[in-house]
Amino acid sequence: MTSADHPLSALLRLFRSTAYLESRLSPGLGSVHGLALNELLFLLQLSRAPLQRLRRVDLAQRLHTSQSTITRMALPLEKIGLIKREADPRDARVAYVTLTKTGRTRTAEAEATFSRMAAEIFRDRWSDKDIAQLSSLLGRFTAALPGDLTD
Amino acid sequence: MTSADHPLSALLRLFRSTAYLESRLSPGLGSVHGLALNELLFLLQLSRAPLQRLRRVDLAQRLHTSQSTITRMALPLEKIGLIKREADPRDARVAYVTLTKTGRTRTAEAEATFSRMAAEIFRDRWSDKDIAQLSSLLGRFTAALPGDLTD
DNA sequence: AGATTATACTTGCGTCAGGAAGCATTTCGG
DNA sequence: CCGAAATGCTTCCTGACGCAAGTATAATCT
Repeated sequence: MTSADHPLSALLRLFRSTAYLESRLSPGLGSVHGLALNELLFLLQLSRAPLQRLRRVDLAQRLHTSQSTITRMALPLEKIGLIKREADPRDARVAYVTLTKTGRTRTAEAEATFSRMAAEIFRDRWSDKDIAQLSSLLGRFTAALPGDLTD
Repeated sequence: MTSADHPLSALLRLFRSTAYLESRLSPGLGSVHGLALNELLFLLQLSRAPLQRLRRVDLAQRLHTSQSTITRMALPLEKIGLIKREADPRDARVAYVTLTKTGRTRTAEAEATFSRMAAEIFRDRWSDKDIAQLSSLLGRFTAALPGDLTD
């Protein structure tokens, strides 16, 4: 209602920026490595995980999505050999999602192109300090949660 | 690859924050006013427009979505009387989406609760300056595009 | 130990989203 | 002017997602 409602405007701009950046990045990413943005985020979570593997529940939590989505997303990725299914010897309920060797290289390649695209996004009008500050501020939202993807 | 790849980490955190915040805000918003987050953004665009009305193409562009999505989203909103369809006397192709009187009040109410929820998000660990800075930085992404929703 | 509860995952179903094609209208080029 | 291209919108088709229910295994309670 009042002007300078910063919490509101920050959130509105956050959603707007995301919609904008997704529409801008998705096509390029998909065409280069055959991966959707969500799939790359999926794989990046694995690549950051201790043994390049995670339980499906944890993956769901880190990606802020549902378990069923994880199940469905894993299917094609397993079919093309980027991930594989692994059992837990101590608990027969869990089915780890594990990055394969091919998966590791493909993820690294896709991450590299994504990083280039990211740099391109910021190329104009952004100083290194601005970018670092933005990253730092955004990091606060999920600081307490596992799965931050920063190196 | 290298550490402190700020463009990359800024974008990753942006997507992650959005996923987190959507999952946190959507249920509450929907239960209070019966509007999904996307629908509120839809209505807010109209409330900020010159005559509380926009062409469907422009709405699609501002929301970074497709025209078909606008068509589909407009149906239920029109059915419950928040928006209405208006013709352009000079161009028979366009069908304006216009906010009704009920739509204006409902939008204002939903915006108020959304603003409260936004404030709640930032309540801990965020100074006013931090929030303003985040908002300002995010504003850069879409600064050149029409449809910024800041008052 | 046996029964209840909790956890991990999958499947079925309904909803929502985008791309391509289709239709109507306007604009452009000669 | 008249045909061709462009624009605005809708419809059809398909894919992605979440929720609730179902199954299997593990943990807990008495």
